[in-house]
Amino acid sequence: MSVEPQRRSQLVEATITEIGMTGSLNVTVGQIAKRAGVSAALAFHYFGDKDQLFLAAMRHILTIYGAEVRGALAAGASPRDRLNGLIRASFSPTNFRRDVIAAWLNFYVLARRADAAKRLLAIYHSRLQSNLVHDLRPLVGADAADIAQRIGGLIDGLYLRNAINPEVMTGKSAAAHVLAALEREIGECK
Amino acid sequence: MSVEPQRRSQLVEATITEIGMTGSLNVTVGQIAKRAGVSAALAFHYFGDKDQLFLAAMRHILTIYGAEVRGALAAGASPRDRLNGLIRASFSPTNFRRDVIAAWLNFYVLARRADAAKRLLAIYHSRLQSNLVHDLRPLVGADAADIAQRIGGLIDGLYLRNAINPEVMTGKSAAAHVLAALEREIGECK
DNA sequence: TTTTGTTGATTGACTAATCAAACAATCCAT
DNA sequence: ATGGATTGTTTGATTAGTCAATCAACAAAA
Repeated sequence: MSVEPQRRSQLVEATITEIGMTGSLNVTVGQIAKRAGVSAALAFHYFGDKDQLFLAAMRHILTIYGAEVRGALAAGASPRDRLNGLIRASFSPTNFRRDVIAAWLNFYVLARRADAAKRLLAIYHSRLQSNLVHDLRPLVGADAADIAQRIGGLIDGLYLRNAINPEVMTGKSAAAHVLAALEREIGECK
Repeated sequence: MSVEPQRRSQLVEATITEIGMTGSLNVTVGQIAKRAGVSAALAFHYFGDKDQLFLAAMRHILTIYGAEVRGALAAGASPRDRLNGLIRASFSPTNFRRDVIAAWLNFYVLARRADAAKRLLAIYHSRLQSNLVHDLRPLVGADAADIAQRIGGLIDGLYLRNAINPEVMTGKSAAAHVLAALEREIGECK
């Protein structure tokens, strides 16, 4: 009956919360550990250093996001349905929480320094791209890749806008905007 | 014959460069001052504290961006021309430099803590929005505001993508993508 | 007893901000 | 012109504080 997984999970959750509070990676391991109800030394014991703790937190966020997306894709019958589900999942309350978005924002910043973060981000990007392309191709053929770039970029951009102004750009309206853009992209406009 | 403006300018440039190097706000005033060829104390003397130095740097970036946009808008004859110019200006080499994008990224992060940064960012957002709406209205009428949200969001999103992967998403291709999205949005798709 | 889990104490490196003083250019009175 | 005061510019040294990371030691369970 090891407590290790529990402690790790506590620390990961605390990391996300703490980043959400300060809005930056400028949180001490001490603050995180305190929130998790353990000592700072334990965080180092389990994760080695601060960066790896952050990365574990992002992996956790990506895992949840990935599971939700897979669920939405599995539930959709047609390509249209699956795209719809994919977009809605991206903006679901779970992934669109204030602190999760703050973590994402700082993840992008970290990705410029830390290679491990860059790799993790690349995985997210290429998965999103291939998910989009997979269901766009039956609808638009060769344009799928380009359209996927734009839809993916729009998702990221609206995330960013929400991070700054959650009242103006809510999760609901962001999803509606992406769906509207998708409409325009796949509408047979000759 | 005061040298103050020159020193301020040196420090602002050095701030942008230094943030571009490390990719984060985690640069010491000492590093910035060293690059500017002055002492750290002088940076404090002129700017008060670190945040204000960074804000001065962002104001500088926004000023240049604003001037370029105004130029592009003035040069365009039709709404279509002006939108085209606005988008191209947003992705011009000046505004799409590696270190400038790094500054933007960290600006978004700072805006969650510092009110002054949040206000500055709000000014950028509302200017972009109103510029877009102004020239979209003649083309699409009541949809202008919504479309402007999407185009603005896409611009921000593609910025973000370039920050991570400048080879895949270049300034040129980002501008092309936004223009393509604009096409789809204003194309009379009946 | 051994293993596993946990911590308090400590350290060494680093940092924002301050301050008194040095330096340089300009001005004014003689 | 000349010397002394004035003002603006710049820095080295210092302060007061923070933080990541380590480690020896303690507690509990097996």
